[in-house]
Amino acid sequence: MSFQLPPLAAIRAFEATARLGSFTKAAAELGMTQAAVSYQIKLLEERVGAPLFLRQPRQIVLTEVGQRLAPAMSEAFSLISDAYASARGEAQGTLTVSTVPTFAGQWLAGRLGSFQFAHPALAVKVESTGRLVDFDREDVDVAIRAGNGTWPGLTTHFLLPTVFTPMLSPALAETIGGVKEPADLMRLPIVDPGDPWWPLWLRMAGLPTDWLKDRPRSQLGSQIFEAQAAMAGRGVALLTPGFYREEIAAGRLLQPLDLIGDDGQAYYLAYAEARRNAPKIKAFRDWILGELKVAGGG
Amino acid sequence: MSFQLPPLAAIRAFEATARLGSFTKAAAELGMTQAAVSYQIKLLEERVGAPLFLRQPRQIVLTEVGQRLAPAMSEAFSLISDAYASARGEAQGTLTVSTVPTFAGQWLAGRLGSFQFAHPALAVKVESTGRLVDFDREDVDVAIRAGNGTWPGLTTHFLLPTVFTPMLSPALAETIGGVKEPADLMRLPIVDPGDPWWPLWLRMAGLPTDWLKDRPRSQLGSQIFEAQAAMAGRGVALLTPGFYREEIAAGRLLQPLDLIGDDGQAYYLAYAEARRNAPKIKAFRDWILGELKVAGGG
DNA sequence: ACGACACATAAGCCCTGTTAATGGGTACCG
DNA sequence: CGGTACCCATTAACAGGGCTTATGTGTCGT
Repeated sequence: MSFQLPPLAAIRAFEATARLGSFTKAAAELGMTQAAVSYQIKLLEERVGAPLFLRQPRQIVLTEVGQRLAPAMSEAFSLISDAYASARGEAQGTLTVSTVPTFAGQWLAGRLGSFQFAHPALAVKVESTGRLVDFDREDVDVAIRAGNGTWPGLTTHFLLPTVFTPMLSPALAETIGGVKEPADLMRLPIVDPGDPWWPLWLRMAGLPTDWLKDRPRSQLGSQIFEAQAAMAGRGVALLTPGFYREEIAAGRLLQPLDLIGDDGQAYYLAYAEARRNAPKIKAFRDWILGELKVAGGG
Repeated sequence: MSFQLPPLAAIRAFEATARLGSFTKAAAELGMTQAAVSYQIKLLEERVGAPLFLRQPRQIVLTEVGQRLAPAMSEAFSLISDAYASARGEAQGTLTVSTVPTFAGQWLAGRLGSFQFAHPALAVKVESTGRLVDFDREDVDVAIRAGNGTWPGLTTHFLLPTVFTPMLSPALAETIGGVKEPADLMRLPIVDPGDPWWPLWLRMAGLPTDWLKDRPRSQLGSQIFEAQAAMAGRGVALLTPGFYREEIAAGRLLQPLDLIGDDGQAYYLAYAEARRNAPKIKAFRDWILGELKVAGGG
C-alpha cells in the first residue's frame, strides 16, 4: 500500500484556504504570508491538473474538483491533529518508571500517593524488573537502578547509597540467644551466602569469609525476596536498613548490629539525557529528590 | 477550527515506517535515504515528547504512543490519497466546454458523439451561454467563442470564419416570387434588423442600409434563435451557412444568394495557456481540429 | 475617481531536509 | 567462534525549495 500523495504543504494550505474561504485568512492561520499560500495553491492546482478555486472579485469559491478535495482534506487533517494531540497527551500523561522490585515495594509504593496527589493528571506505571533498562529498547521514561551513577547518554541523580547490614527475624536471633556481635552470625543460616555484599561486610567486621563458601546458595535475585526469607526466619540477609524501617518497628525484622556496609554504589534515578526537559520527567525528578531531602533516605 | 499539526514530512515518514516496520524500507518507498527517515522520526519524537519506536536489534517496534499514532496517520493519508486521486480523476475525466448556443446546437451537438466514441473515459459537459467566459472565474476547461482570436493568457485555435449570408424559408421567398437578387430582400421582413452584420452585408451587395432603421427590432441574442424564426417564415436572417447545411438540404431553409459576408471575426477554440498540456484539453483540441480539417467547416 | 482590499507575480534569501559517509550493534552462517 | 551482512544512528556539507518582501492588477465601495 504505497500512497500517491500530493505535496503535503500544498494540501495544508489548500485545506485552510478552503475552510476559511480566503488566501489571506489562511495565511494568517498558518502563520505565513498570503503570497506563500497563493504559491502553494498554484502548485497544487498544477499537480491536480485543474483549478481548485475560482478567483472572483472579493472572494474565492471552490471549483467542482476543489469541492471534492476539500472535505476529505479537512477530515484527514482533523484525524491527524486529534491523534497527534492524543499521543502528545498520552506521552505527557503517563509516566513509566522502571525499577528493581526492592525499591518499588519498599520505597516507592508507600510514597507514590504523594506524587499522584501532586500531579493528578499524571498516570504512573511502575515496572519492576531485575534487568537493567535500555531506554532505546524499552518503553520506559525513567528508571531507578543501583550503580555508580555513570551511564552513557543518561542523566542520573543520586538517591540513596546502597548500604547494607545483616538482618533477621527476632525469633531466629533468639535461637542462639541473640546476636550480640558479628561473629554470632556464623552460627546462623545465611539467606544468600553468594551475595557479593557478604565479603565486604565481613571484612569490615573483621571476620573471615571462607566459611560462606560451603553454605548452600540460594540466589533470590532481589533484596525484597531476601527480606521475605529473613522475615520467615530462614536466615540472615544483608538488607538496606532504610527500606525496612516499618518491618523493624513492627518487630518482624531485627537489625542486631550497627555496622553498616557500603559498596560505593547507590540508587540513582536515571533518564535519557535528551528527554531531561519533558514535563513529566521533570515532575518526577523534582518530586523524588524532594522526598529524599525531607525524609533523609527513607 | 485551527489545527495544531505536527510537521507533515515527519508524519509521512513515520506513517511509512510504522506500516513497513523498517526505516530502510520506508526510505525506499518514499524515495529518500534511510538517514532522512531516521532524522524525520527523531524530529517527530521530539515534537511528541516521547519515543515512537523502540530500536531493537534487527527490527523496530512501536511504543505505546506510536501505536496510538500510527493507525490514525495511515487512515488520514489514505483519505488524502483517495481524495486526491479522485479529484485528479475528475479533473482528467470531465471536460467542460463553454460555447455559444448556435455553435453548440448546430455544430457540436451532432459531432460530439464521435469525440465520446474516441474518448469513452471522458465525460463532456457543454455549457451554452452568451457571456464571454473568464477561465479564472468559471469552472470551464475550454471555450468556443467568436472574436479575433487574441485574448491575453489564452491559447486559441481558428475554427471557422463567422461568415454570413441571408437565409429564409422557401415559403417566404415564394411570397415575392423568389429571391433573385439582393434588392429583393428589401421587400421582405427582416428577423433582426439591428444585427450588426446587416450593414456589412448590404454594403457588400451595393444596397442602401437606411431602410433597416424603421423596421421593428427583435434582438434574439443568438443566431440559433434567428434561424428558428427564419424557418418559421418570420423573416430573413443573416446566418452562417456552414451551420445549416442540413436545414438547407431538407428544404427548411433557403440560401437564395451566393454573396457571403465576412466581418473578419471567427470562431476560436480557447483555453488557458497554462493548461495547454492537460490531456483532456489536448484530446479535445486535436479532435475538433481534425473534424474541421475533414469536414471543411461543417 | 480614489482608496481599500484581495489575489498574482517576481526576485532573492535562508532554512530545512537531504545526501553521503561512517560507526555501532546484532544476528546469521559456515 | 569469527566473518559478514543487515539495520539504524550520527555527522558534516550541500542543494533545493518555500518563504518573505515588494510590487502589480483588478474590483468594490465611497
